[in-house]
Amino acid sequence: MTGLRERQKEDRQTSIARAAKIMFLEHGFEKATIEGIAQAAGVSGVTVHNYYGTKSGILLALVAENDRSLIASLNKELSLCPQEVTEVTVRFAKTILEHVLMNLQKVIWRQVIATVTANADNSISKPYFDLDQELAQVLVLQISRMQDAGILPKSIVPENLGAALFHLQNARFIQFVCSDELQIEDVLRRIRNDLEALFSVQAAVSA
Amino acid sequence: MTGLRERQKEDRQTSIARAAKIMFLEHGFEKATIEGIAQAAGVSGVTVHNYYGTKSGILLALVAENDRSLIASLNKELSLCPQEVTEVTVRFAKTILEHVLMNLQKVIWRQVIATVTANADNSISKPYFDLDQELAQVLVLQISRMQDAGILPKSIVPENLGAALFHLQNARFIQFVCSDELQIEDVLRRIRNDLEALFSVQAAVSA
DNA sequence: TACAAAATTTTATGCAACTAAATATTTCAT
DNA sequence: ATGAAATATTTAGTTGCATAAAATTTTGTA
Repeated sequence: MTGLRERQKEDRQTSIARAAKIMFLEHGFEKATIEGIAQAAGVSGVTVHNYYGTKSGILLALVAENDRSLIASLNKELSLCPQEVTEVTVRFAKTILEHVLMNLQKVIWRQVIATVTANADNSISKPYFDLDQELAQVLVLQISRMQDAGILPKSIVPENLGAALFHLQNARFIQFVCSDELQIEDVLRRIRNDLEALFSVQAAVSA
Repeated sequence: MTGLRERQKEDRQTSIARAAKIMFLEHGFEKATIEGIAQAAGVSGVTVHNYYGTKSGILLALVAENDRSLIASLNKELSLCPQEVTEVTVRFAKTILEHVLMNLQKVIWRQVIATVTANADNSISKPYFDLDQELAQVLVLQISRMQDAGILPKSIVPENLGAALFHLQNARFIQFVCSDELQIEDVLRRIRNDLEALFSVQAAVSA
């Protein structure tokens, strides 16, 4: 089943993706034209359309490519240290932030978030939301482990705490991407502050 | 200083905004054309450009219009009940969610978030980020009050807890806007779960 | 009242994403 | 090996956002 056609198709697909990534990094998302990408990849503009649908589609495809490796990095990084909630969350965030900057610039990531949001109902965004789901699940798993290790009370529902931590981290991630000045360390410090403040509320609730 | 020209300018501006809102609500953001809006407002397409710059600009202008009233609603709603952190946050979220749905549909709000994110470095988005800042400040103020009332320990930095709660709420807000199914009550329930889980971590941290 | 300056609206045009019809290539059955 | 079916690519065309140059209108002053 690996005929000439299939191989050519795959070749084209990767060469388009490669050309697109270079174009996006070099000229930015908006300035980059489909025609330019097509030319760099040695195909016609319509061919690009046929493969990826829209300009945003190309971008999301680039992102999706690296999803698997991110999940792998996270599990590897977190499996080592079933320590404390704050530390786990910070490491979680750090891994994501570094992974993100390694592949694309902030400006491009803004376009990714924008596209996903604008097409939230469209199937084009599904992989991205699925990834979020999986990422949150990584935290849930860690929390369960910490409960087993007696670090966290069993009364906590792992799914709830995992979701809460993930969303907080995600909010800070978006803030990071949207600001040219913010550095990774700044974000991590803020997450620490967030958690420290939240965890200190306890006294009042028990009253 | 209130010459004919200025009055006409204002008239045009409001009639364009009015026409745009109707168009967006009726046909959605992408389907609505600047030319169509211009026609409905009785002006030329370029006039719309001259007033609002871009299509996204019109949308953000519509949103900005309602900012003041939101802040007012929030302060009114929250000044009544300096009660408990969870309840304050939930009321905060509820007020925002209701306000948001009152003005535009979810689909349109997705475009708002997308535009703001994509143009985060551009001045076009500044009012939106400023609003976020102000909203967080509302929470900070409430937290200070709760500290004064002895409901919250003085050891907490109000800015930190306020920022954390705001970001959590904001993450859930975005999730709400991005999902056609989610209802306001669903979101509020989730925020309650988030906070309950987070506040229960305390035991481990103090160890 | 008329005229020059300032500001604003419109006519005309460019540019890029996306679509549809047509052309070319590969595959598979006989 | 050959021709028909399936699939892919390209040429040609449409639409709509955005801009630059031209025409119109208002303002303030003599």
